Amino acid sequence: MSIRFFNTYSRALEEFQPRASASRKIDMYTCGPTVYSRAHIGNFRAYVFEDLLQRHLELRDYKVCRVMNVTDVDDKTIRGARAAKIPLAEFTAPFKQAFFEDIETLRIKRANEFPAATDRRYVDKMIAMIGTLVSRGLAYQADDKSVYYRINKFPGYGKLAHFDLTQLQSTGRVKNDEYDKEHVGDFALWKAWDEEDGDVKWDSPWGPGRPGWHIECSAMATAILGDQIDIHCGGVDNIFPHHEAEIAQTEGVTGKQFVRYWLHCAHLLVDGQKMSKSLGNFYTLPDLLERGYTGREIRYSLMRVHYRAPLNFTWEGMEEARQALARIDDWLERLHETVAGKIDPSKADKIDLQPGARFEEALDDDLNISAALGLLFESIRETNRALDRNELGAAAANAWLQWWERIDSVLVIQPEVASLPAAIAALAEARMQARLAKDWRKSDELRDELSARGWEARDTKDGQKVTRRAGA
RNA sequence: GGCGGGGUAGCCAAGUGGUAAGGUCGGGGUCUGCAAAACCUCUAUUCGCGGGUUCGAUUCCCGCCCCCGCCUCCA
Repeated sequence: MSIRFFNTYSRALEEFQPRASASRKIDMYTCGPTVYSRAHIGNFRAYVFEDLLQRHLELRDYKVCRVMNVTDVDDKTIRGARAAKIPLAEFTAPFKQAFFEDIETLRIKRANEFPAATDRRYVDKMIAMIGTLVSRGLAYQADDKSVYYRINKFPGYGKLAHFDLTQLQSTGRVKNDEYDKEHVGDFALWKAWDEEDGDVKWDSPWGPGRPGWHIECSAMATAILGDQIDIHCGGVDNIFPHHEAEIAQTEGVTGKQFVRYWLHCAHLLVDGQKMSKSLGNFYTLPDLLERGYTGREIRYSLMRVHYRAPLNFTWEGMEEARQALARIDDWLERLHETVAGKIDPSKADKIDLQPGARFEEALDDDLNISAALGLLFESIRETNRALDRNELGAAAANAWLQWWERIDSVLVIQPEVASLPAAIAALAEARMQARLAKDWRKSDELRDELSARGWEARDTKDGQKVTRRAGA
């Protein structure tokens, strides 16, 4: 069965056919963070989705080259640097670092490249592209010295967002003080320097200034990946104007189709509402870590809803994620013990219960993660039942663990192996002695003590098991 | 007003023209010194509402309602 994705451009489910079918190489560009503050969990929902996408394509033997830009110059970063009275680069550096820490916490695979908008190489490329657009009449310098894209000259403008240009209305979200533009929809390619920008400026044929936001992605994508790429991702709010502008800029320069598949991730809501600082429902990764949730628990909770459906973030949802992961952890532990022969080495496989390919087939279908996880949990119940009945032996358990390794290359929710600290091992040993002596009171006290230290003691028919408590 | 996404059990959520996966929570049971885990079992005669097509619709068509987003620099 083929891989299918919902392409924003066509608003239809399409069979995935990358350009280089023989080499199985895929070029993927994903819009990254603007480093003016710490990224919030809504941002990370998109990045986790992109990670899932990349990892699933790799599971399907594609070689993915992914680029994620870092926007380190724009109105907000400049404003922040001015407010802090420090140079722009000094202002953005800690947010860049925080971003990389956060993606590591969420087990997001690092992109091959993280180009920065202020990199001289890319600024030059942006200036070159703008020059081409101007020479072709697709852009013009206005009286305010800024250079704008002449959207009426690009026939395809509006096709991604499915907007009719005559219907564009101002929401007043952006201050509309650009009276020099020919059309309200014309967007800035090059922003002329003004006093507010301080020393943030580059020389250009149009005078000192800085690049517009949209051109940076066009320049960095084509500089690193070439004129055409297979997949471009982002949040739904990037469809317009950002990605629409990228198409106009890039295709205006190259004359070739820029992107084959546009994939956009729906928003994350918090308690049914848009996240905002004024509502007090604005969370960053450190906020959740402080509440005791782990990176993989957050990853799971951000991943478990299909990317095109809105995801409502709640603490109840975090608890659910924790419990679901604990179920997986216990299952893995059981399989490992079965493989190691700890439970009963004489056991043979009595039933034919083998993993299948349905998990990855579910992901082939526009990353249907809910269906895929449903299959995982069904498999867990079936294998647990067989283990309960002593019908599943080491060979089958091993096959299931290998299957797990395969699907976890996409999910990446494997528990960390926590070794038993000496003090915990001593408590566990003491409790085992108490149980042998049938000193239940002491045994229960020791269990409580272990629990208080974040460890859980469970008595099985094969003896006591001590594991790290969920979330601890 | 234009353009999208969504409305399935307490909560999260998959899905199909033929009668509702899975997770989580809660009740009961097996096991256990007690727990835990696991397993068994119960919890939507029903899929936002109203029509239509059909032998049959949650699934297709029409109309309506609600939520969320975008409509010029927010993932």
